[in-house]
Amino acid sequence: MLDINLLRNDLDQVVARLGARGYQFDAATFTALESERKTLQTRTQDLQAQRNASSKSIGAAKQRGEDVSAIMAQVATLGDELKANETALAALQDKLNALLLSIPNLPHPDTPAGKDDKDNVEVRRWGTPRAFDFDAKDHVDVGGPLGLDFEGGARLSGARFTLLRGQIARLHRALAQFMIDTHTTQHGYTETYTPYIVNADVLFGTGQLPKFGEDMFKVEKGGDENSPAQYLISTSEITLTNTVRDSIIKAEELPIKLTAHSPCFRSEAGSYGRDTRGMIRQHQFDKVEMVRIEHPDNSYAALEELVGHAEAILQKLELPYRVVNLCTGDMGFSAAKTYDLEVWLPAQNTYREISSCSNCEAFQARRMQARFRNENGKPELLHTLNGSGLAVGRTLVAVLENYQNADGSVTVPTALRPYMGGVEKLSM
RNA sequence: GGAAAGGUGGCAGAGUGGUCGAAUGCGCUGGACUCGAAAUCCAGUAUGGGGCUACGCUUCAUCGAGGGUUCGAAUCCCUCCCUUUCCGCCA
Repeated sequence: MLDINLLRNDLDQVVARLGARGYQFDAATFTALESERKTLQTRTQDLQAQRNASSKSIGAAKQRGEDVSAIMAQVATLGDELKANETALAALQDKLNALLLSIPNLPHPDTPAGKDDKDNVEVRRWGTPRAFDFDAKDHVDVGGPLGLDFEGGARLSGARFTLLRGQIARLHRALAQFMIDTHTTQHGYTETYTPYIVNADVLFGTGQLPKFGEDMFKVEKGGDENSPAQYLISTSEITLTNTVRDSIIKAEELPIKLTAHSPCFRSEAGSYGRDTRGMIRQHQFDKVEMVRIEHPDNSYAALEELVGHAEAILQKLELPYRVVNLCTGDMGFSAAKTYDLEVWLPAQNTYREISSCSNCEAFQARRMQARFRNENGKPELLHTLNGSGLAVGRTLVAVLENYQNADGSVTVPTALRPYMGGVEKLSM
């Protein structure tokens, strides 16, 4: 959520910056609602003040044993207008709030202007894609004989679900363990285990609601027709970031650095036909997530550090990748600045997204009322950051493709061997 | 699943229709005393909004959440959520 005062005082600038990310903000509607709000609120509060004052004097008079019928009659005339005003004001504020909640974050000045992923700017590359002396297969063909079972997943749950068996399942688990251990022991993050089902207001906090409900899986509690809607998390960014909702953190407790390994559930509405082959795009996938709760002065330094922590995983796995700075048009709703990490996939002969690291500045914090006490003792909004470190399913894909051998076996990256009981190679 | 008790400021804990945003204690901040500290004393100490002739004045809301009764609700009524204890069940 944007600061409403910024909209009040500098509307033109907001419209321009939102336009840069392809969002047409209806300034006229906002201005009209805002001026109506001001009139209504002033009048309502005025009436409330009158009522409060009268009620107080009724109490005082009664205690003195005086007759109160005159004041009572006077207050009675307020009632209808007050009630009408209160109702109208509440409706208007709901409207304004809904409008405010639907506006994406303002892009940071460093964010390159652009329309879609073609306008993203490459920042750096690491590693050299391996030269194969045989025809490199994709992960579906490499993994199939080793325990990657798409038919099995589909039989249980439909398209975009995968069943892992045997050594592939173990490799998948090894990857997650390796990632989370690296972040906790080398990067200073606190391991966290969170719920996978959350209440709607939590999703408002991180920005999935109200606009992106169709991307989520909704769940129902059995035996309770009237239970409020709950959702499966689409990333543990949701739960990790919301750990500080409705709170005021002591400045000396910052930064808070959290990591979690969790499944992520995404409906993938609107991506019909995209990445249908293999496990690139799944309804359920595992991810190790990093979240940082930061002092505003430090959040951009923290973003660079966070990207480095995600890169460290790829480097230890010796997987070639590049870092791109997302353009305004390609960034997520809550982000002010985002770096994507893209890993080399030989079969596709291209780099594919495997991590996304964003600084949301105060955008989520304002929605969550997540604050810290600043130098003047006043509550101030925190900055929140999140980054994948990494998407486990896609990392598995990258390992299978980059480490495949001509005989159909797959070499286990050195860093993973301690998590694989010393196994050096997956083979039939 | 059965039974009971609760949810009030950073914490503990009063308050059961009126001057209560809320006693008191602890904590915290500033000051006094002191060579310094402790003790003691004095003062201050919630959050989110709004208005303005704006570093201050003023106003509204908030006592788990949402409704309701009333001129007036922390206090009464309804619904929901959560916590604790006992029994049962369960991983």
